Amino acid sequence: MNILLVEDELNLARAVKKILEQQGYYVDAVHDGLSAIDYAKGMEYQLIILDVMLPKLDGFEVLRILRKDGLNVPILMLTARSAVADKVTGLNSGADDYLTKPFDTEELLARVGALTRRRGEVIVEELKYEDLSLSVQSAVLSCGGESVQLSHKEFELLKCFLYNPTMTLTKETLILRAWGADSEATDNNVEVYISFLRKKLRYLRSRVAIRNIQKLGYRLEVEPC
Amino acid sequence: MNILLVEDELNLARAVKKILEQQGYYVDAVHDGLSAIDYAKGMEYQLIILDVMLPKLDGFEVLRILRKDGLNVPILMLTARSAVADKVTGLNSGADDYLTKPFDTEELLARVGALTRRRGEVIVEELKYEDLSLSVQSAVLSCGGESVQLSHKEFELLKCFLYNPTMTLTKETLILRAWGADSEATDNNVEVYISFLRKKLRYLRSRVAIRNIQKLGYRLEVEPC
DNA sequence: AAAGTTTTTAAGACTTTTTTCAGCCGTAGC
DNA sequence: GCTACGGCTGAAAAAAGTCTTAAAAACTTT
Repeated sequence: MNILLVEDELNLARAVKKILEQQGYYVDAVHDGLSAIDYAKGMEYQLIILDVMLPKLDGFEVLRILRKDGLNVPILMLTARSAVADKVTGLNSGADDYLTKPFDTEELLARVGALTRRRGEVIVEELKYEDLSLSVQSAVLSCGGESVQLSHKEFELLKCFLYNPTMTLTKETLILRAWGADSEATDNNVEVYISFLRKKLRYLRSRVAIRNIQKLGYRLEVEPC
Repeated sequence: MNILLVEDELNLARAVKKILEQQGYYVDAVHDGLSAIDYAKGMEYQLIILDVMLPKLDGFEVLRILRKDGLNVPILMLTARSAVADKVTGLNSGADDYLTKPFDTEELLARVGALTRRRGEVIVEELKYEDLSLSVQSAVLSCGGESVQLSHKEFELLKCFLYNPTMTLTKETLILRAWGADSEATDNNVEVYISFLRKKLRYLRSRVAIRNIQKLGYRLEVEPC
């Protein structure tokens, strides 16, 4: 179970790292926002613990960038300020929980436990939107009684949409997320896969469709009944 | 939030512009020092991103002239050279920050964020004016309960108005902004698109209208209730 | 190594956006 | 009231962007 800890106060970072490691977690600790993003994108974490006050790029920025990129790792925000405003900002930007400093060991462990258990190996996570449900584990997409198996690329692509169901995603963004930064995939690759996905959505008779807005990108759209 | 991007490498300029626009900034890109000065003086920007190596007038010159003129917009200098000497020259002439090429997206956004936030404004995802609201993300224009999808050009054009809702914009300016500097668009192109936009505003029953002032240009106007 | 699957490439059909054009309308100046 | 110029708008033509399909290439599995 991997945790990314982003905290610039070195003493606190060291202490938290130690506590978590004692519980059997594998912990990477970084101390600024930019590194946080590098790490978060470079490897799979099951939880990110994110301080708000950070050099280079603050916690909210990091959060926003990661979510915008389609990463849905649980994120636990940490802050010295106990202001409610911060809490709201954090949760709105897609944080999963919020812990104010100072906190004690038990409390931290409780929160970490709650967030990591949530995606425990046994529980199947389902990404849902309208009548669709995508099993993150098996890449099976269901709607009503029917279901189909998605291929890996179809799965990656559809996840981008299901993570931010109201966003319009450019082909560029989709290439980045589904093919990776240094791929040579072209717009046509995206088009082909969108076509594959549409065929499956049609087969499932879902009310959700993928709509194209020329030059801008794709977005989910729900057909009226 | 308006940004002026001064960069002569067209590919880089295009890429950066796109990145910033995706974040919801409004970006004008110019490719030489003289135009940079024209633009900087002609409209309000909250940030200028300035390449050092430029045709006609180099970045330092531009910087010096603008500062001498009393412009105190934050300026982010960009350069291929990583020489410390440049950095010192830049900061001494009044640059606010300094980024060496090549840089990655995150780093650029972090710096831009830092410099634009400094003046307390938050990035707008929705451009609002009177009863209108335009989503910068999806190019959807709404008013009351209704909304319509704008095409790319309609979107570019309407943004010009919503960014400076009190200005009268000449056709020339609009061509520059929506079609780009080296396009062959005629006045009639603008007229046609204004007509498209008006049709959509009418459909939305907005109180905002686009008014023409002969020989001068177009301006937003709010109908009395 | 064969069979099956997934991914990439490519080409033509199709759709939407953009441009062009022509005729009409309205205001300003006579 | 007439003329001239700038502006408006609908429709057709052109261009750009997207969709779909089929076949080739790259992997996987057996």
